[in-house]
Amino acid sequence: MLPAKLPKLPPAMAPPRRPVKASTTDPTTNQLLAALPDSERRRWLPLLEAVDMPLGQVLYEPGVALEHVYFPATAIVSLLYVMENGASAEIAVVGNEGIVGISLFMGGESTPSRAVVQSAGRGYRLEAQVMKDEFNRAGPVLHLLLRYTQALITQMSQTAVCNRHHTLDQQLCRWLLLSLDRLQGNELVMTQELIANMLGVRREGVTESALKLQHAGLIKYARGHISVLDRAGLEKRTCECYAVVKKEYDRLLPAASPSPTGR
Amino acid sequence: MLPAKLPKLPPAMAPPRRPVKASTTDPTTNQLLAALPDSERRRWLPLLEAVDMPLGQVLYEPGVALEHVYFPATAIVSLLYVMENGASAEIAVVGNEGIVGISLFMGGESTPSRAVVQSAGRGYRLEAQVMKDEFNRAGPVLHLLLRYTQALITQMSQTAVCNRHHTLDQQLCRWLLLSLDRLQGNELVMTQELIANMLGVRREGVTESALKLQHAGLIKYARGHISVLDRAGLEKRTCECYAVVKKEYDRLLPAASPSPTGR
DNA sequence: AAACGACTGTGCGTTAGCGCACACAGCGAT
DNA sequence: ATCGCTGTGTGCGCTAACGCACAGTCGTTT
Repeated sequence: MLPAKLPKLPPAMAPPRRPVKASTTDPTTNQLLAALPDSERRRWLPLLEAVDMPLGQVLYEPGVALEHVYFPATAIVSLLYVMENGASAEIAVVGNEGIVGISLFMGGESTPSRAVVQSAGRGYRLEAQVMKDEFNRAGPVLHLLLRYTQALITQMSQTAVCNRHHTLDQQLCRWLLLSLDRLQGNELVMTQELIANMLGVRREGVTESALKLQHAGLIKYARGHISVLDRAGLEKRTCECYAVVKKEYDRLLPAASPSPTGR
Repeated sequence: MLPAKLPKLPPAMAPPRRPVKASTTDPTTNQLLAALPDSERRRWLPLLEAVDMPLGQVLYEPGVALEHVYFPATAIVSLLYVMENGASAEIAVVGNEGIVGISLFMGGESTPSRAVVQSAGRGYRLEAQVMKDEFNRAGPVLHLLLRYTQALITQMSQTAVCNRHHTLDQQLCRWLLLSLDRLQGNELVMTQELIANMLGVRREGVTESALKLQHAGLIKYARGHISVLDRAGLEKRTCECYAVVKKEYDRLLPAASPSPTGR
């Protein structure tokens, strides 16, 4: 909270630069791509580039114009703001239900926040100009992307509310659930240190809260691997924020709702 | 923070229903309207309805489809989320630089949040269907509104960050500055109770912080009237969040930046 | 002139989360 | 087999903000 403080972030997040080509997974693993009308999807397929998205990779930096938009397939991306003193806070999270780089079609080309791969995986990307051209056809793509953007706005708003009113315990549950919804399986590879950076809290605080969850038998973890044992239990402990966001994603993107586990 | 708690909100905010017709002020007091190309503005003028926006008026409720979008001229509107237990938090604020009701053209028709007039004044509104039709012409109006929306997103994101990391003192300064930018003059009509609801904190906390500012000679207030005496002083005390948001509005909406006082 | 209500000030004890310091455990590399 | 690093557990004093209770103060109403 003091101005002159130690940097909290990048403990070991040195980002490998250029994404590596990859070729497994199906583009329609991304629910936005899956929700495209056939004609659009056919046009897009040759333009999409499959990429690996390793942990810690930075997809865009504050104030820097985007070169691509990303459609995560199995990866998860955090939008986070890093303060002058190095402390950080997650604004929203994007997985296979969404797209990273909305400022491109919103018209700003950049944002004050940063996008970092929070959970390694694969995804697809589209060149900036191509994305803009597709968007400006003003057809179904535009409307789909704008609906997604509204869902994202809801998530951001709820993050603000949650940061204001809810306990770390509740927020951790919310965060785990949001991540879980964007993953296949029930294990996430994630150290408590990283979670702390996302939530904008102390690592020790996460340790404490996570211990409670573990003792309650809801999760199990060891050295950066967290298994969720009792999803319903997490939902019971979290605040209303999770449900609000989930419901809004389901409402706005019926075809593209996150979570393979479904509603 | 406990589930069963007393409602914090509506102390006396019972909203007068239908807005009253009014006829002073110029539509171009609203910077978005002012930024329209001539041809669009000429088309819009007969469609715009001037309305009074009294304190506490609710422009939309969570989950309810909008009937109009509003362009504040001299009023200020808060977008806020009210929790199940009655506690609340402001997500963003909209003044003469913006528009209330983005979910209409974003495609969701409603949001989980609520819009309340925070500072009485005048504004203009457009019928929902008209707004949608104009937006779907996919011309300059669309791009202008999307750029505004991105600015709004920045404000929401920064609210989340600010709620996480900054002290009440800093947040109060930020809030005063954001409000000031959206008003003419340097006085705002606003009780500490209301400010507390917006910031999602205790009224007593606001009293304390406001006292500090008053003792420092930055503001002066009495029974719901706050005069800002030293704007620069507030800027010195606030967190980086204010500047980040301001800069982003200026960047994205050069013609429609808030604050007659300028950048 | 009195009464009331809205607004602001103040003083508790309590608590969630912070910053710091350090101990320990598991895994990989030499 | 040992070193060393990364991750996790724990203790302790500190502070911002909370919830509650109540005392003034100013305007408006009757």
